[in-house]
Amino acid sequence: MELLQLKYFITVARHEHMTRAAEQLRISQPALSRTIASLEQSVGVQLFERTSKYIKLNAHGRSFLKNVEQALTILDNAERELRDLEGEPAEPISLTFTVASYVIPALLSAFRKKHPRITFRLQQNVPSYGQPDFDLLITSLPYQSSSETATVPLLTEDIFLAIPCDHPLAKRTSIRLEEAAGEEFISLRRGSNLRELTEHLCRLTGFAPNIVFESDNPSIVRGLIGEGQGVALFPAVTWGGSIGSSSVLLPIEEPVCKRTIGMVWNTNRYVSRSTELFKEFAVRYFNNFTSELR
DNA sequence: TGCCTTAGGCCTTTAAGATT
DNA sequence: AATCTTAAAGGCCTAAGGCA
Repeated sequence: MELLQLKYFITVARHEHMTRAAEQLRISQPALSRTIASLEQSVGVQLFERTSKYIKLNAHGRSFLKNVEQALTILDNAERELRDLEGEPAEPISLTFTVASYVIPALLSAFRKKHPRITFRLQQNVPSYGQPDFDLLITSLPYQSSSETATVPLLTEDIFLAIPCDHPLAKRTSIRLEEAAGEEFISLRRGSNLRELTEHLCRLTGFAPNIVFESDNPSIVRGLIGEGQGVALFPAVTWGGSIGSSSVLLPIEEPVCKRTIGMVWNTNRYVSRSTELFKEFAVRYFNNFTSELR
C-alpha cells in the first residue's frame, strides 16, 4: 500500500468518477484506473462497485475511506508540526470564508503588518464533497458540520433594510419587515448565507420575498442595492456600513434581524502557530471593530 | 451509430539500488 | 563515479459495454 495510491483513492472516492478524478490529479485516466486496481489488489478486497457506466464506493470502500482520511490527516498534521518547530511561525494558513468578504481584506492586511512572513490560502465557500480542507472558516453561526469542530464568535451585527431613496418608506427612521412584503428584492444566489437569511426572515414575517435580482457575486448584489434597484436585507457591518446615494439603510423593528459571524476550526486537525496567532488576532480585531462602530 | 464510460496492452521515462 | 538493472508511474491507443 503506497501513499500515492491512498491519495488517488481519496480523490476517486470523493468524485466517484475516474475521468474527473484523473483530471483533478492531472494524470491520465488509464494510469489512475491501474493505480486503484493495484491498491485493491494489495488490500485484497474490491473498494468500488463498477459497471461500464459508473464507479461507486462499496461498503469496504466507505469504511476504508474513513480510515484513510484520518490517516492522511495525521500524516499531514505531523508534517505541519515539524515545520512549525523550525524558527518563527510561517506556516501558510488556509482560510475559507462564506461571509464578510468586504471586511476580510482589511483584517488580513492588518494581520500581515504584524506578521509579514505568514501567507494565506484563501477560499470562498466550502466544497460540497469530501472533508472540508481549511485551517479556519469564517462563517455565519451556528455552523453545521459532519466533522468535529470548535467555534468562536467574532461579531453580531444588525441586518438593515436597504431601500431606494425615492421610495415612500425611505423617509422613515425604522421599519417593520412586513411592510416590505410587496417589494422587489435583491439578494445573493440560493445557498449563500445572505440569501438563506433573507428567505428565513421573510418567512418568519409571513411572506416569500419576490427576488428580481440574484447573483453569485456579492459586489454585483451590493452594487445593485447601491443603485436603488430594489430592496434588500443588508448586513450592517460586514457589507461595509454605508451604501450608495440611491439607497438608505433602515433599522428593522420587527422581527429581530441580527446575525452572528464566527470562526470555525476542525478539532482533529493540527492547529499551527500561525493559525493560533491569526485566530487570536481576528477575535481582537472584531472586538475593536464593533466597539468603534458604537 | 455515435458518444461516453472503464480498463488493458504496450511503450517511454524516471528513480532507486546494485554492480563494476 | 559511472554504468547497469529493475520496478513503477504514466501516456497513447484501443476494446468493450451501456445508452440515447
